[in-house]
Amino acid sequence: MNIGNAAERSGLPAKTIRYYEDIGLVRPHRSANGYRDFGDADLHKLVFLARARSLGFTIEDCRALLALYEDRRRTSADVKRVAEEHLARIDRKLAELDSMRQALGQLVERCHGDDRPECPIIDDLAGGGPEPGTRLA
Amino acid sequence: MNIGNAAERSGLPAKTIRYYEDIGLVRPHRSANGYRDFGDADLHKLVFLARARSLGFTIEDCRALLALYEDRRRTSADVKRVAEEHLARIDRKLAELDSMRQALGQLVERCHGDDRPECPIIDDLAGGGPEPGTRLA
DNA sequence: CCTAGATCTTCCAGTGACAGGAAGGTCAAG
DNA sequence: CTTGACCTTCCTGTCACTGGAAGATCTAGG
Repeated sequence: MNIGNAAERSGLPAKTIRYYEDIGLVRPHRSANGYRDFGDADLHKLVFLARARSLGFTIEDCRALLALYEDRRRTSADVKRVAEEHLARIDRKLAELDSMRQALGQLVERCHGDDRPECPIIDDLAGGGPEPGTRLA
Repeated sequence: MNIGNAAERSGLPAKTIRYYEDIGLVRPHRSANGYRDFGDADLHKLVFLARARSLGFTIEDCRALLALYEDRRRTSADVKRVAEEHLARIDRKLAELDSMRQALGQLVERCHGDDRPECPIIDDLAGGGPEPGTRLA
């Protein structure tokens, strides 16, 4: 099947599929006219990639996971290790975002959001120091 | 002060400070020898930027916030709007990451992580379909 | 047979926010 | 006078694409 069809069925943009070929994640055949020709195995890989990417795995993770996917002698421990490392990354990112959310949320709550210039958000960003726009007297 | 000093005091790498000058966020003077020379106002801006970036604001947000920081006639409503938009972005990202965490966490829980090839993680990624490495009979 | 439009191809550039490193100028200490 | 720390600019690479140009090919309709 052509790339447009493969894109539709896998849910990946054609551009992305070409990119995945560029970096060696899929290797579709070529038809006589030079068009890419995706077989069932290629399509499975694309679906696999789409799902893995939607779970936030990096491209290199995907490469490793695809290799495990195709390795009859893989162990589930190998797969689990990759997934757990990713899970740890996700947890770190969640913690970071959550702490941002906390800090920013408090600032936003404390800001009146009116037509006056006084603003706890700006004050926090400025490190509590004097602002250039603040007349002290 | 020189860039190394400014870096130390602001907590930003010198590379980053040069980048911020490139894109017009700070405009330090130059000494006779061509070295950047950061004044107090420049340093305040760098601290401001470091804090804003640590809260996850984009560079363009930072540009807007810096402009508000320096505008005596700003309103806190202007600042709050920028912050609230960012807060919404954070919340979207948190929701996305959380759903990834949920899905991946369940898969990891269900994976035995032993020396056998059967793996619910791979099965999920493959869309529940047959894997190339699976002998059906 | 011809044409219009959809689809395909390759290649180049840009994104965000820097980081790494090369090549070279400057400065302070001994 | 030399060593080493610091500064300068410039170029490349990161990650995972996305957009667009220029051109080939296919398909349907007249």
